[in-house]
Amino acid sequence: MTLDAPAAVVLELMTMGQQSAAHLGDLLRAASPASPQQDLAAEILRCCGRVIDALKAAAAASGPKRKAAEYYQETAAAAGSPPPPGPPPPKRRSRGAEAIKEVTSGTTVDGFIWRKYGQKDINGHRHPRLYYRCAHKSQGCAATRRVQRTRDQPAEYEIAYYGEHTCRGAWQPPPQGGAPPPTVVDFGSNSVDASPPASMSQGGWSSASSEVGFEFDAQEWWHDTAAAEEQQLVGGAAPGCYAPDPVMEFLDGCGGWEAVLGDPLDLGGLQLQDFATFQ
DNA sequence: GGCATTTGACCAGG
DNA sequence: CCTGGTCAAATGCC
Repeated sequence: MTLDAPAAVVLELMTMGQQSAAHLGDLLRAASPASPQQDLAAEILRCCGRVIDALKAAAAASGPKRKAAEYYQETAAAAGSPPPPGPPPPKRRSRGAEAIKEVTSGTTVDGFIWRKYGQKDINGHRHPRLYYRCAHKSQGCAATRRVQRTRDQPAEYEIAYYGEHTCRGAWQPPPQGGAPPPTVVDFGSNSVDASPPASMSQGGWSSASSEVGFEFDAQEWWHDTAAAEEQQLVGGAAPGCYAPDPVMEFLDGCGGWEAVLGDPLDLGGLQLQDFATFQ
């Protein structure tokens, strides 16, 4: 099977997470025969298993085929290597180019800092399609993404990722004293009290304007503010791709599990019911 | 003034 | 020729 590099990383991390959850279950079982914590560990285990299965299925479906643009991006991403022979990279990706696609509910936040560079009304879609590129394009990061509300479920976004982040890991934590980064992950299920965008710049993380953090889910102002509705809380002047998000910390493999498992009832901002979204 | 976003124009693929 | 993806000038915000 073949996996895109990001998918392979996710697969590896999910496998690690699965093992950690299994280990946690064992520890909890040794501590007490039956406890709600054990159920939680089992839940995490099941979720990891489902994600792993999905990734493997996607890899099997995609097969070994590679397109020219994809080949160029991968080879160009290799530091210092000369450009590969053949035609130069196309300035525009071909329509329907291969992408890592995902559908999210209520949020387009993925932990990266994106800069919007275009918006287009698409035939057959009520909502415009939004084009983002990595905020660190100047550093050579070629990652882009395309965000489109799904037709039947306006609360859901279909996000297609193109290219790979070559600026991974560039994010540095803010200096001490600042407010913590936005940690709310809005899955669209509990945003009844969502405030208008004017209130987004709260706390000590309000300076920049690239999107990171969370997006409100107030359908009331979706209809009127086609552009403003995409505004998302900013992760501050973070110099790297990654937003300071606990989930991304977890995905980054830097102690995320410890932090998450340290508080089984409030998983770093994620409520337990939010995990059900993934099932 | 610097930076990010918006938006119309341009361009290339199908 | 139509449509989708990107560019770049204009605009707004901090």
